[in-house]
Amino acid sequence: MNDVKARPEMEWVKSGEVRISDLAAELGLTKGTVSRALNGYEDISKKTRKRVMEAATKRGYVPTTQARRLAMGLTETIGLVLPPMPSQPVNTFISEFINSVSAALHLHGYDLLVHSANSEESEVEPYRRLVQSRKVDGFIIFRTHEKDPRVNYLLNEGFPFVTHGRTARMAEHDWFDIDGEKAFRDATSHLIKLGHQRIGFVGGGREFFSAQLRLKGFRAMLEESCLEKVPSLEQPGDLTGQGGEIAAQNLLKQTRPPTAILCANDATALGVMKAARELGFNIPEELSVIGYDGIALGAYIDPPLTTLTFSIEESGKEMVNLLMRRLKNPDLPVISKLASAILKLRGSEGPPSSIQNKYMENCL
Amino acid sequence: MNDVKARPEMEWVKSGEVRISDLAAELGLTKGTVSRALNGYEDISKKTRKRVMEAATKRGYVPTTQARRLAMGLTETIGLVLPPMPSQPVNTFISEFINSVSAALHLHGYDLLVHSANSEESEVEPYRRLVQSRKVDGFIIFRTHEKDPRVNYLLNEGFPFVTHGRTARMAEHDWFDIDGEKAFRDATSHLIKLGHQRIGFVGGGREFFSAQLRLKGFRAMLEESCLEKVPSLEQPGDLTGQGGEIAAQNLLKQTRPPTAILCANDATALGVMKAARELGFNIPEELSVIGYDGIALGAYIDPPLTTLTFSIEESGKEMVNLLMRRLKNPDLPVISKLASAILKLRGSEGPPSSIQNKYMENCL
DNA sequence: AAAAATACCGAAACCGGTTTCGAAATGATT
DNA sequence: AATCATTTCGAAACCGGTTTCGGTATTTTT
Repeated sequence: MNDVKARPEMEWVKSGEVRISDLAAELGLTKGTVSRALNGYEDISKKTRKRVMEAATKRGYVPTTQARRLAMGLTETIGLVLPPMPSQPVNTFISEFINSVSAALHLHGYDLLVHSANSEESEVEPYRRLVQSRKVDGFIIFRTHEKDPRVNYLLNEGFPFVTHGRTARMAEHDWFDIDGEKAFRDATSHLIKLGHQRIGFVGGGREFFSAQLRLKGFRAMLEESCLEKVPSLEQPGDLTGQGGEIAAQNLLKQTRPPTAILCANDATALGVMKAARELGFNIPEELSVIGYDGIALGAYIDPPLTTLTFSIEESGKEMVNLLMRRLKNPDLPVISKLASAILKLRGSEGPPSSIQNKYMENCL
Repeated sequence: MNDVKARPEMEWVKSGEVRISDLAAELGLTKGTVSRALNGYEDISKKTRKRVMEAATKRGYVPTTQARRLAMGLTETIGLVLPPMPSQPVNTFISEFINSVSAALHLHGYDLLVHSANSEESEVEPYRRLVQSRKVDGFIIFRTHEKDPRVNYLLNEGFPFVTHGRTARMAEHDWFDIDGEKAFRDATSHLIKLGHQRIGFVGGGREFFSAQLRLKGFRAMLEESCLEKVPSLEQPGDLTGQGGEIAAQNLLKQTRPPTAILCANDATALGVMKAARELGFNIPEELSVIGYDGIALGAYIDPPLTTLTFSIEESGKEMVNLLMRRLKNPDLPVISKLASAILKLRGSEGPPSSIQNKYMENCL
């Protein structure tokens, strides 16, 4: 019951029944004047402004959004199109991201329009519709592909947007990203320092740019450490638990299975762990597993999943900042921001049971 | 690159540069006529309608949403306010729910406005703002409380909404819910039939009505089976993993610990399993655990988590249906829909190690 | 005190659609 | 052929704001 009658003196005010013309009539002014008074124009005397503001709060006047937006020619709304969901979504990234983006937008007076993608139609179709019907002023895009049709469309259209993740055309648009390459260098390095020499890698879908960068980081660190690159130790995945299971089977059934597996995300890592259990590998004694995403659940499984984690809240805020800047001035040069993931050790990794070779700091 | 140039003949069309007045001028008609032609009014000849429609598609005309909405006096937008997020969100319900609601709304030509709640301000404040600024035509509310201030506010305001979950005033508003009472009766019954006699229960926050109903179902089945109700076996929780850990410690450190624990949700169950492991209880041999939510991750842990699951997609669809009906005719009697959860056996439950008493079908 | 500058507000156009009303054109009726 | 009914469209109001422009009233300047 709290709050409903928080303003007893306003009980008679049915929300939104007061229009600016009502206010104007009541005050003996024109609606233009009232509007300017409310919006802080300088050509309104302090006295009338005070009268207007008081009447406005007293009557509970709140401008009708649709009318304001039509008059001002903007929607004050940002679009977010959800990618088609996997049937078994495993991480909470999306809801956290939506939450933080929405909160950040609100500080700027913007609303968030969430649209779901219909998997039957083309990926850009939702964007096209939202642009054409002028429902949004800009977009927030995530899970970018290297060649991203959404990015192509919006760039072509000259429509404002920011991506979470890089693309082949990242020089032409604002973006925010986590440095997945560095993250996987770090994780790989950590495993090598623990003594691992045969390290498996389960990637994400080839279509995601980020997955490629993670693989790149993995390879770079292998090379830097003079470990030979074994093609059979690099398995494709699809960012799902099931993909992880399959990949792990391919890895662990080899005659010389890896002693550690690096996974493109936590869902994959969970699938890997499940397959490993079923094949009789003890984690972390016989197999180290590291994921990426930092899902909270990872802390509750046995052993707790070591993972690369980053702040989703920060991601949301930064992206909104980039987008707001762009909306205020479309002609500014493109900028980007690269944040880093940190390796959160929780227990699913350790030294290999049989240390095959001592790790050597300087190879050759 | 696909799709961007999917309509080569329209390349010159910059999205949304065609207004209805342009179209009217081009056709030698007034914008009123064009509008009626496009909207299927009967007082337009087939010939002109055809001309108008062709010109519209040719020029890529799409009405400006804001203008249409202002003229028609509706927003075609539904609001969804995210509850304050736990610091460690564990389930994907929200993103799946948003996805399905958004998709369902889209079929009706409605948009979804997602707003995040600021934990510092009152729970109803976001709703009040959205109502007053007329940004939405209705709300979708979830995670209801028994005495829900949001529901009170909207009922008082006469503003359309549907809830996911019941409230004390459920006779006055449309709602959709999962029959948590029955679900927990089923789960409890399942455990009793397996031979369990001491069953623990870890609840959700007292503020959530659903948590109370789940507890009710648990108690009802105990009573029906003539098992005594042991207060110390009912522990409060908070729907988080951490809450589950604490509750499990309270349960398992008792002199006669339960042989099974029923949890208000999966996150809690994971916490319970973690605590049980740490206290040396084998699952399911020495302790059965059952959760609620059906999170995908549950299938990947060891042992896989038995849980009560339901279709989030169906929930979203049903709620949208209820809300659309309400919007079309505000005076219809309130209706509700109760769906059921099903017990998904995955392996975290089994017969107790020492069967204390044979289960008896008819008690006394 | 007259002229010029300034402060303040009204009038009206505008944003881009929808919808009502009435009139002209067409067709049907007798 | 005159009358009435229909079909079809134009004109204009309207939704609820914002913003430009110009005209008084008031001050300031000389």
